[in-house]
Amino acid sequence: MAVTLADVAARAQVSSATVSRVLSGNYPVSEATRARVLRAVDELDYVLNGPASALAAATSDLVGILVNDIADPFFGIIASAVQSEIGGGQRGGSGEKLAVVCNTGGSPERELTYLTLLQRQRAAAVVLTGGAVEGPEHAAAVTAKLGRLAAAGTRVVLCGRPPAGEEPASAAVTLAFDNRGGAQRLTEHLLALGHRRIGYVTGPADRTTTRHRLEGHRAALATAGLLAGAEELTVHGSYDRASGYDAALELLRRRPDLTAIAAANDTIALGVCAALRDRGLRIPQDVSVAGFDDLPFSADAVPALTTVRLPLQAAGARAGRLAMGREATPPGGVATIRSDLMARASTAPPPEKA
Amino acid sequence: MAVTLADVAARAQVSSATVSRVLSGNYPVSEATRARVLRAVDELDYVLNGPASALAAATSDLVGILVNDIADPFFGIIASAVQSEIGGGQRGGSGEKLAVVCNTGGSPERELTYLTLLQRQRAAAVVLTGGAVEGPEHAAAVTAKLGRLAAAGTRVVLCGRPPAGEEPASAAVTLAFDNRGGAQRLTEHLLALGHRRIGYVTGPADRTTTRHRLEGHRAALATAGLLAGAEELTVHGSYDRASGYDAALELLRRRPDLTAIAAANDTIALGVCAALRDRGLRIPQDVSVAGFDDLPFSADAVPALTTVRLPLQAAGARAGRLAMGREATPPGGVATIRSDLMARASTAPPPEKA
DNA sequence: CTGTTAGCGCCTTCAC
DNA sequence: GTGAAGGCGCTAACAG
Repeated sequence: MAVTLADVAARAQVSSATVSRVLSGNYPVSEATRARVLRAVDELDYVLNGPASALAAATSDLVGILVNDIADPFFGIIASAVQSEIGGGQRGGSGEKLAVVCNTGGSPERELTYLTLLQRQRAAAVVLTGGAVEGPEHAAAVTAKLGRLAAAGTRVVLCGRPPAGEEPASAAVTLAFDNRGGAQRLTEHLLALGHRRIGYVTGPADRTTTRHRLEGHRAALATAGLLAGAEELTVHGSYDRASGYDAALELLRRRPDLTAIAAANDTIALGVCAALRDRGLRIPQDVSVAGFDDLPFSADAVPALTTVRLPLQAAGARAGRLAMGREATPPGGVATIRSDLMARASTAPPPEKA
Repeated sequence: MAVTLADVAARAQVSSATVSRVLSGNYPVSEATRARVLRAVDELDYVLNGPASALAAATSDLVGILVNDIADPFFGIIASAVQSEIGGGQRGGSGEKLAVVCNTGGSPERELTYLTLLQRQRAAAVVLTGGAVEGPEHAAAVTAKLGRLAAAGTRVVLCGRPPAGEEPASAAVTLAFDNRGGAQRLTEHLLALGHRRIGYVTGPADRTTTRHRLEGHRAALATAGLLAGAEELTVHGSYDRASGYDAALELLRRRPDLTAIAAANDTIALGVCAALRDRGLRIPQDVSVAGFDDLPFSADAVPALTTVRLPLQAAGARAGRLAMGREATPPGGVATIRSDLMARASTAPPPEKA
């Protein structure tokens, strides 16, 4: 039904081996026959059969990018950067890779399923982005799966999640985000402004990102001798706006005298802001608010959101290059991406009366 | 090197055909041998070879979702919905499809490249989301490519773009968005409030979405007899925040007396708001602002953004079902998705002095 | 219900 | 520089 290599060979009056050589380009072929073959390809509108090619060559041009939530710009920005380095459109010739993003929805099972599907396809590389779920058995399953992928020749890159497995030489190259340090600096900023009762709104407790950011926050509190009562001032939810909204109301109920709320990401922070506004509280005069990630909309919020900037675009691009083998592995296989405090208008000293 | 079907067969003491049948599940196998095979699979940690399977069966489990900008929530939301219907994680058994999103960056060449790559892989289905680029030769190329994909058995679904090709019976199932009608109702809303000088900020001129929304806007103006000067009040840019910011300043330069600005999407509208604020203009007291799409952040903006709601989630889900053949094709192969005006706080009557 | 037998379309030694 | 031939791992008829 579809036109095959043999059809092209017949039309160009050469053997199918020659056609294959012309197309893959990594073998000497006379200019004359090359032209003839190319013309036949064009006339017949031939398209390489990927599966057959992958079967024979034992490799494929598929690269998988796993994200927790494709509708969240945090992941969209990273995925976009990864993909721009991988290709799927820049050249017409070789090195053509199909970069493809898979949405796990934050579910461990789906993550594993996608990994298996990618393994089935003999993917050339896999990039896992964002925090991991910390269930002990699941973590082990993922580590094992990644090990098998690596063993089968698939390049594995982690971007924004901590190194997998305990071994010093993990199978995966890792770009870790400095979540702990960033969160700590953010809370220090709040403390320096004079805040003493700081609410904290975060995501699911079983995610590495959640844990690390919370640890940074607590570390800053500990240094200031404010660890007592921290538990009461912490609310877990999911990483979305609605969750931030509800959590802010809950915090206000628990501690009506709080003067600041730090959120584990910008999207939550937006929900917090909305809740405060609905309660008639002014930002930052009555309550200061801070986020994390510095997504594009954060600078545009009213007031502009104080947050911690993560170079998502740059990190994604680097992950892409790593996945393509176009950049050297960092020493020890792990590089940590720095985060920067962006102090803006949503944070200020607490009200005088406090 | 990797463990194959034959290995499993040997261990389970059956033929490889039996193993294949157990795994695909669409053939009667005795419970006893099935269990034996499954155990062998497990013990050997066997993973199906996708390319080999696809080659033999002449189909693959890959479904491609093409988006113009993966970092834009508009596409993220649609892609997420499509993917949730396709799977890649719900069941463990059959019907397992690898839904995969490809970021074209709005480039016609990359779109074509991805289509070819997907064709190579013998994709089960392809979903194209968002507006198309209107270059005549490119449109023809895409239509031709889609025709070939469909001919090869790939299901083609368009979501948020107009039907491809002129033929009544196109190869693709289409879910078109009511961009024209929505834009028209939005501008009518502005006119009803009393605005007479309405700026319009939109995206690249060669996109179908841009054209249809602009046409709707102009249609409303025409009915009100305000078409003269519409050209001067229109600025083209790209579909992002920065573009909206710049365009708003440009409009203010051209017509300092305008009383409203409509944007071709919410992201642009946000940029417009930022520019107006920076110029010391109040929204909506001095200038009304409206967007399009009703993305999640629009309701949270300050003031809440008047916009046109498109049921992105529902449309994406439907596209996913269509791609899986789990929903009947609409009559004529085309369904139009309604849009709804969401009048919120960012629009109000123009200032008295006007 | 299960085994046997052909390929699917391409890549890749190996000869020429 | 080019052709011939075998096999990658799996599925899909056929038999039995």
